[in-house]
Amino acid sequence: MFINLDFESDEPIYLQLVHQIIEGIARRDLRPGEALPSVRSLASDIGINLHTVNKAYQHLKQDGFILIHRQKGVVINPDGVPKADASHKSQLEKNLRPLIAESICRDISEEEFLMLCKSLYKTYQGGRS
Amino acid sequence: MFINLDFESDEPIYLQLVHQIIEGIARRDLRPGEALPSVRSLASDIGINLHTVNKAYQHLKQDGFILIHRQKGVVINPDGVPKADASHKSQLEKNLRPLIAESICRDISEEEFLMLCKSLYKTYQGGRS
Amino acid sequence: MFINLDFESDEPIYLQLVHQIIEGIARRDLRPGEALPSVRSLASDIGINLHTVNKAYQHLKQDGFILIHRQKGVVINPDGVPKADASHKSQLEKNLRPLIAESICRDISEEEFLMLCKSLYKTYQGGRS
Amino acid sequence: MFINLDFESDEPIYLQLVHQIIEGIARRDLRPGEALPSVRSLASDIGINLHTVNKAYQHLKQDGFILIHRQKGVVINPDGVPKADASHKSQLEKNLRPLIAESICRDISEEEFLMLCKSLYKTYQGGRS
DNA sequence: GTGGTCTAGACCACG
DNA sequence: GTGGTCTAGACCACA
Repeated sequence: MFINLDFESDEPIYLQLVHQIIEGIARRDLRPGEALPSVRSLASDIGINLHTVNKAYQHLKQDGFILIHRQKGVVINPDGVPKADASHKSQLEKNLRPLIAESICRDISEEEFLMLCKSLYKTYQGGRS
Repeated sequence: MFINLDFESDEPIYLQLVHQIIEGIARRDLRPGEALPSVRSLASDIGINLHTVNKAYQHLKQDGFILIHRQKGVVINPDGVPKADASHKSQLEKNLRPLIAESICRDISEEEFLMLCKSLYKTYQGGRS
Repeated sequence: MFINLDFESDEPIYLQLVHQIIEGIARRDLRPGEALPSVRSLASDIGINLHTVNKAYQHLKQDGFILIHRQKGVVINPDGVPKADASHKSQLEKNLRPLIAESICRDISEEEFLMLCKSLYKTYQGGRS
Repeated sequence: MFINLDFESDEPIYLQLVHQIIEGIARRDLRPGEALPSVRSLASDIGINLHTVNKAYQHLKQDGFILIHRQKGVVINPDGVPKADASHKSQLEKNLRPLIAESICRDISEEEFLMLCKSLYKTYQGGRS
């Protein structure tokens, strides 16, 4: 588990954690059923408060990425992450919209934008789909 | 100018304003040199605080989307928006990364993702770039 | 707003809060669109920590009972609470099951149980449905 | 005895055990005087800690569902479960109250709720009371 | 040991 | 003023 936080960022720490764990899952670095560190150990590892880690975990649990197993502790959802439904897709579009609008204003061509997306997809899918 | 705010969104109002104005520029609905309403009038039009509109305008000015003249008022940057440089692009990648990671986890294929991007590009470029 | 907490109960305070607010909504004591007290004021009113109130509010928000309006603060969901779907109903059954099993063991007849439910329904629906 | 635990549930394992044994008694699957497995054997059977089984048994004993003899081992109370008294009934009401309040908010009609209760009663009373 | 709850006090972003 | 975030330290229930 490589967690790299930027304490200067305006992105809250717990969200950075959430995103990095999701990226770990996407990269298949974290496999379904795999255990995550306990809130306390992860917190002390990366030098933040356990409540901050807990908040990240609760978010991930809420979104189906992980679950709290009473014996194994925190584990990546063994059934895989729930597929995107309509609301996820509209959320995705909502998030994408301002990025694309600004890209257009700044003269980033559709081709360049798509290439960037493709290369990011590749980043995660080195380890098969 | 059609401004549509969602007061129940997680996205701060001033950022919603910023994004919608940028989208207006991308859509060429707002043309370089075109005037924007004054802080006061826009604020009262959409029923929000002066400070909020001002904050949005300051952000847009900071990023080169608009100019604020003491006399002429607020106008869309007549020289167009500064092109993306390396830092913009790395910022774009940073924003895109978690969206793509989550999409992969949720089984949104690269094809589907790219189609979404393309359709958004089309949304803005009905009026040619 | 009448909040009555039992600090001796084994039910967590934030859950007692959640339940009492839901009961307030069911009783139509709290109407859609109506504002709830801020976390700080409610917390000091009932003598608990603001984080505890916040946790209750976050739960209620998550479940669609309330929403955080950027101008009005915390308000009862003006569109009403989302209707029960299959998962809510199976959750309800799961919660009901042990209550009914124990009632059977303790010789509470089906008639008596149903009467209790009916009287509780009446408790809430004095103010029309 | 069919014990089915969900280690990912919010409900503590010992309580799941308690509830399932109570359901077994309600269903008359477990008859008064019938023996239950020893703490050790049940624990190893379902792969949980001794303490957890013990805690469940202590709860059941406390509530009069079972007796724990030093020699005969654990048996379902041969005299049947003590009938509900006023405190049990007020407890039942207290548990039912939030379920009904939420049901009302979520537009589950009294009829639908009562039907659910009836069908649950039937589930247990296939073997007559 | 784990996660869950609660408290207390701090700073910041927002409007 | 609001809610959001983060910290710190405490106790308890669970396994």
